[in-house]
Amino acid sequence: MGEKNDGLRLSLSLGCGDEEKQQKQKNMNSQSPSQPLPLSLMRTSFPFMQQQNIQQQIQHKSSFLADVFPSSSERNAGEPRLFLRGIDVNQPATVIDCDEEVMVSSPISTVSSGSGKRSEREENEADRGSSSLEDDGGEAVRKKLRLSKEQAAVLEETFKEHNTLNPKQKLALAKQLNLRPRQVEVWFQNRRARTKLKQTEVDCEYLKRCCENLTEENRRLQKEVNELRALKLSPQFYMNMNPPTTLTMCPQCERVAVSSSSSSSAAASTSIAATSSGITHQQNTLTASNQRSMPLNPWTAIFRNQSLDVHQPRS
DNA sequence: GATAGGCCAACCCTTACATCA
DNA sequence: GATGATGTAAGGGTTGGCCTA
Repeated sequence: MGEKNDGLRLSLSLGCGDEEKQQKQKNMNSQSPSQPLPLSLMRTSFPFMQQQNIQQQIQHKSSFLADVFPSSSERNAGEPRLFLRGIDVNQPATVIDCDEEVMVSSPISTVSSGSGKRSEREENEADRGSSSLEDDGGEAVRKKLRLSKEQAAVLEETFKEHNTLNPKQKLALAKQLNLRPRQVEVWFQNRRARTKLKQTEVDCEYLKRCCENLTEENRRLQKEVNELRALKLSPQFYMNMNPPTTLTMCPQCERVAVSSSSSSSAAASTSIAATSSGITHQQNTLTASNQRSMPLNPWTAIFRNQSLDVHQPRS
């Protein structure tokens, strides 16, 4: 369930909120692991996963994924099978009876407390057992569990395949990693948030570039308008121009048109030029919009379409 | 069939802690 | 060693869909 394709949502939501809902519903109902990975996720890089030891874990994990997320048809129909492969299931999992879920504390994850390097703490605290809340002198202190690199790598790899988990997958993954289901859930949630943030930054950059392009285009058009105005005001403009015999108005677009083919001036409006050549309204529209080569920019394309709409026959 | 209430999963915002420069 | 920036695990509130009475 959930907000799927987080990454693309921002850009897509510029025009399609329904799609988001549909996607949400789809995920909610099926949690199909075979759904395509959002582009944004595919773009995401995971540099730390290049480390060699992590890669070994990943190889381990691939068999795990085959179990929990069976491929193709098996995925959809299958219950996540129990598995004994992957990360260190031999470590005893401490069952903590303090939630509606079976809370399995992680002997792998690190409870970071105080100062000191991570590796040292891992050694010191690995056999301590862990809970997110420890009683420190009668006062509950929130200790932060730090997931091990191996756990993070497996979670990351899983996330690359499915950015959401259904409850069974969550449980299986939690068991696999000796984590509480809640931890897996939170990790995925935070991971989705990070992905979304990254994609938002990318989208922001893109919109900034669009804005710059439009500003430049606007500046250019303003300059052109000024030049045309100056040309129009100059006496030579009238000297080179045959006076129009009659002015007519297009009944559909209500633009003034010259009925005689007289104007050869560059200053004449596109509409005038087009209509004076005797072409149809639609042709006029197209001609007008094609007069100037437009930048290859989706936003300007949108605006161009808008101008075409404005020019449509009125009902 | 319509509706209210409970449950659940996901999201968002925020906090607290860990780590690093 | 102190400190600020950054990363991230986790808490709590909200929302929307589903199910059931």
